[in-house]
Amino acid sequence: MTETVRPLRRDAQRNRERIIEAAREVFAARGFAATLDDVAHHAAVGVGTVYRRFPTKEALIEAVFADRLEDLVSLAEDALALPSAWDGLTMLLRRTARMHCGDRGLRDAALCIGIDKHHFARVGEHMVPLIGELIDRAHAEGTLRPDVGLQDFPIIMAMITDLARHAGDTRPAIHERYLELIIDGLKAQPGNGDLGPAVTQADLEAIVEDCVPPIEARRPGANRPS
Amino acid sequence: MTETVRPLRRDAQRNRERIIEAAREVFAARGFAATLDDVAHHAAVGVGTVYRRFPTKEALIEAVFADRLEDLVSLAEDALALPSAWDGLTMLLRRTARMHCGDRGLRDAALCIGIDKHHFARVGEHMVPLIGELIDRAHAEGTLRPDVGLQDFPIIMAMITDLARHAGDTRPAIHERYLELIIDGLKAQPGNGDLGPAVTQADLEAIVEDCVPPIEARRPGANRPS
DNA sequence: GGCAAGTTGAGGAACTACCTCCAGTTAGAT
DNA sequence: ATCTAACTGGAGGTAGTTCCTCAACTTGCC
Repeated sequence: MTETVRPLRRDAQRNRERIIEAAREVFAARGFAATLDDVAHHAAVGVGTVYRRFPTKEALIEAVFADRLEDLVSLAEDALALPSAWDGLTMLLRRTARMHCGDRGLRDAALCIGIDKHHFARVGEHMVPLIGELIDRAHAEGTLRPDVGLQDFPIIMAMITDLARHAGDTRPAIHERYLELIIDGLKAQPGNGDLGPAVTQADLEAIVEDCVPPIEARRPGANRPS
Repeated sequence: MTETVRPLRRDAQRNRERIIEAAREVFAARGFAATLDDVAHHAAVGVGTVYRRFPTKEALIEAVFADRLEDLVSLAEDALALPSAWDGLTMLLRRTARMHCGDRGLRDAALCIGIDKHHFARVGEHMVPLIGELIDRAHAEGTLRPDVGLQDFPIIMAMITDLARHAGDTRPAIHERYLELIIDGLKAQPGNGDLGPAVTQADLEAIVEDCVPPIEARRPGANRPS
């Protein structure tokens, strides 16, 4: 059982780091839709090297985003520390929106939290209860309208980040504008309309699955020698 | 100058209609991203026939959507006829959202209105002033928040329809939920947040161009004999 | 110096989309 | 009935994209 893992040769270790660094940039620009060829090119490394080090895109994504997602957790902790849950919630929305709009890979990873059993389960176990508590407190405060719940937030993020993508990097103000509009819509207020049935976990999963490129490559020309 | 247009042979005319009918369905499902091959297949007609009748996707789109867009104009007229501009505006939003979510081609065409100089200019000249008036009246009423304007509405539609697409045909309630949320955010209210700088026409054009597949095919394998 | 570990990138497989071409099939005039 | 211009079908060429392997080569380290 004690699997002795040979340490990498020094040059290999250096390349591994260069690949991760390049992947961070490429995923930031293209999200999970980025290709390993693309990463290799950015890292100024042969494709073969990338495939040797990270046999699947999955492995690379985990290496890149494992710690990045921790930032989101501490963001949620900060939000929960504020005396007003509403202030915490809106701060969290604004900050995560800004982060996600600046890094499509991070967005894709974050949307997978709570959806994907395999990949970011650990982070999800921390993150989801924090946000759940924030929402409960905001409901209790009477600031957050009672007919929105946990599942609404990833969907709002998906909408906003999609919009930001369409707007391009050159117009960052756009996503903030519509986030503010939605935040005003989230306020508990006398004349609020009827939102209809709540979003179920199944709804959420279907939407996120459609929004986020599959982590597992769909292998069009997987050149497996018979 | 009197260009005598030969009438189509009867079978050709029949095929033309079948193609348009099939195109309506295919564009409804896939938007402008649909291929002419796809249309041909749905029409149970050879690809060559489609290309002979409609040399470009552009021509087919015009044939399909010319009259469909008129429906949107009369929708706007109905909205303007209501005594309350707010009621008119929200009715218009809800109905167009429903139409656009049920027909991706119509959505793509509608988003092009006011953007695309060439294709739907006629409809735009009718439509845009109607909505402009509705918005002015709603501002005057004090029901619509003063910091949203004409350019916001296509963007809201783009967000909602993108969401509906991700949600799939099976969950129509989703898009309505978030439209209601946004509508509540559009209300003039004391505590409303700051939306930042208004959306310019240039912003809008950039976003729509990115949202809507190009009408002109990008001809990857245009097999032009040298 | 030797050799295991590592690197490389051309290239094959699989997919998708665009559009043409020409042998074969009509509609409809005479 | 015959003729022919108009029309049809759809196989197939061009081309873009992505995935991943493999055999020849290079390099770190004992």
